Amino acid sequence: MRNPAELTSAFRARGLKVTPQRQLLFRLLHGNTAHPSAEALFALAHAEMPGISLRTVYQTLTDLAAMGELDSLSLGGATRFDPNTDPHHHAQCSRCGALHDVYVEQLDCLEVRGLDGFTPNGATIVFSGLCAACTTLTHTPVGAEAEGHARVEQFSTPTPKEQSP
Amino acid sequence: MRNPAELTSAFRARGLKVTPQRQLLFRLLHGNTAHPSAEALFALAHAEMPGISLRTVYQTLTDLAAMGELDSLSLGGATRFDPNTDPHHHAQCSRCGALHDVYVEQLDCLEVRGLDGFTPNGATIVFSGLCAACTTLTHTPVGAEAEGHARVEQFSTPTPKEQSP
DNA sequence: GACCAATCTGCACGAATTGCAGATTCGCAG
DNA sequence: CTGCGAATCTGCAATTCGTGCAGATTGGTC
Repeated sequence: MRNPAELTSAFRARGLKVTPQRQLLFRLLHGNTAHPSAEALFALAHAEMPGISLRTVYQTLTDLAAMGELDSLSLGGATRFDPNTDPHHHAQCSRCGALHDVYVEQLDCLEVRGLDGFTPNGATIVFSGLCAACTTLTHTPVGAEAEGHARVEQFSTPTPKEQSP
Repeated sequence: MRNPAELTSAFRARGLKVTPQRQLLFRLLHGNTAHPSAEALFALAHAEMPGISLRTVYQTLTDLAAMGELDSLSLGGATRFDPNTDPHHHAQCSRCGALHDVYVEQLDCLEVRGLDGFTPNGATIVFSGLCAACTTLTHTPVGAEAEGHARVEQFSTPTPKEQSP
């Protein structure tokens, strides 16, 4: 999403008002890579503005999402919001639930079967596994696979079996 | 998931009992490609067995999922269940919400950046767009892209922009 | 046929949102 | 700077989707 100043203009341009509550939320969201839930964001906001209402946080998040300044992610549990609106995907730690942005390339090399008639318009990829912190906590420390690229090996897709007898 | 008879054995083998309610649900789920929610399945079950409880449907779905006979999908709204446990992915109609199974191949050609330290263990892909029915309803009838393969063109991933000023 | 654990059903409870209504406040016009 | 009306804010009720519980039943083995 854009920075607080730009959002201020964008809101006014839409006839929406810019309140202290919204400015605070703009600031808390901008550059936030934690993919907070409404409750989590409320906790942050409440620390700085004790009077703010959870309802207001929900409202503002909804507004921002409607303006395309925020992506919302429904991954089970509370909806999480992502100020990063560049085309990207996510990796979620199955142990601690943390979400990380990942950038997937060569998407057009995928072969998709079974769409018959379905007109795709976008795709969302969510990797699940263990985040760096949980990996070291759970197993013996890992060292390889440092920076740069990584490939997804498993999960090739075999021919579908018949399902109804 | 396996057929009702096999599930019956599997349940008994686990010390779980096979009740009429469960048998009905086994039957309603087997070969079901509608990806029903608990409520939807309950509606089907209730039609045949008016006394069945929604609580029992939830319970049985949970059991089946725990046994790996069912995949559960959290895509916003109610959790939906998929008796197809082959490795596959989904396409969801953004208009009517219908879910379809799709088979994605060449997954290992994807390049993923930004994992730093995250150890992926699986990936879930959800295509969104319009299903065949909604496509014809919304636009002028489409004809091409009949059977076989299809490629996802859009949504290549550019270099991530910096986000914090 | 009996017995005991596993179930079933109905209901209360909990989490995550959304709907409402009255009190406030932003932002433009004078 | 003041006024006004629409947009907001806040608190609370209401909803949706599940889960926890407890008492009445029932499956499956001896």
